[in-house]
Amino acid sequence: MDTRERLVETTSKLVRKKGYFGTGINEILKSVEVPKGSLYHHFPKGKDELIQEAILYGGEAQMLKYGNALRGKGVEEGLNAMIDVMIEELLASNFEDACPIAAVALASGTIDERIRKACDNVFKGWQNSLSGYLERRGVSNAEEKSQQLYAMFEGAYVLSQAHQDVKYLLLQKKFMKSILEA
Amino acid sequence: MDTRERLVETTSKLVRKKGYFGTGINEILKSVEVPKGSLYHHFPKGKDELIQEAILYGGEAQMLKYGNALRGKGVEEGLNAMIDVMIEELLASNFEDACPIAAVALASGTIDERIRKACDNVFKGWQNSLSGYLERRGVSNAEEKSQQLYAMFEGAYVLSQAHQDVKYLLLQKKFMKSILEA
DNA sequence: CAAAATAGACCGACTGGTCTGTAAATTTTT
DNA sequence: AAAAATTTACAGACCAGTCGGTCTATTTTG
Repeated sequence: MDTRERLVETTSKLVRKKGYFGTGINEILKSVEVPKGSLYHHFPKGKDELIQEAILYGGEAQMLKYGNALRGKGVEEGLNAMIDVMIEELLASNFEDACPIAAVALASGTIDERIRKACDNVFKGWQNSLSGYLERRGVSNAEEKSQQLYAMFEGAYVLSQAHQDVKYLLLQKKFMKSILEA
Repeated sequence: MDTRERLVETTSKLVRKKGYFGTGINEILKSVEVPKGSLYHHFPKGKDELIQEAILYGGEAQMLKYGNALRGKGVEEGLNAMIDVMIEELLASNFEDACPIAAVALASGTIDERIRKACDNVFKGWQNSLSGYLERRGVSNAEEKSQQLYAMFEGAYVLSQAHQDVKYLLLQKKFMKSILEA
């Protein structure tokens, strides 16, 4: 794995735990064991450029996880598996890993606009992917329902992390039926 | 308004825009026009103590807003008014103001545990308040439904902010019925 | 007077970023 | 193919500025 890729991956991990401002480049450098010159060689525009790429990288990785969970399953079964992915991530990280995008998106209004756009695009990708999934399985009004399900899952993720209790995510398994049948 | 209170209020505002790490004490001091000595007189333990108080303050202020929106209205009407409060806040701040608690809670796993507890308590207060509201209006299974509604609203807030589009919040007005009737 | 509050100079640590330099690759020229 | 020139990548000392925090001195209040 080359230097550039390791920088992006590690940044993605750190950003998830501490957000944009909480993740310093010196910390990244120390973690990857790479000198400063290398970072600014690969990312001439510095921190913003690196984090933007890390967001896209992390978002894509997450989408793959969700895609694997959904693949080849019925609607409810697939969505349940997707929620299980979130639950496992919270537990595995001792509730330190936030949703990789939300961790930055919440402060995005005060950061470089391109970073907000990157968050926006990742969210849109997730939602489109889910929308297609629902549609292929004959769910009516798939576009709107996928938006609603994402809002629910996102909120449950945030609350479960803050409370250090996965009950909010588990609750989604119960209430998703009401949305799908609406 | 005395110094201490102004410090807490301003910190609450700044934290909402930039989170825990993004809000520096020098910036707070400059904004409130107060010298450092005053801050450390009122908050001997420094930044953590100040932010912890700002979280509680901001959370309470938000609860009052929601309470006013709900008061004396029927279930759906009240919840719609509550969503309107969120929408107005996003628009008024040009999508810069996040949910005051989520802005910190997402990184809380890496900060002082007391700050996470403060976030936790505010969230619990909101949810209990909503739970009572639903119960008084004869909604069945009020506890669980209030948890679900909060998860939905929280997620819609995050997504609407990230996309700079209030459609996710508006969508809640449509789907809340499915939850209430479940 | 004493206590509370204000005031800000000052501290070491750390911030993101620049700069100069070296060592391999890769390409160009002969 | 060998030599020369150029580009890519790695390396880290160094910079001004800011971080959160301490400390002492002064002013205000009761």
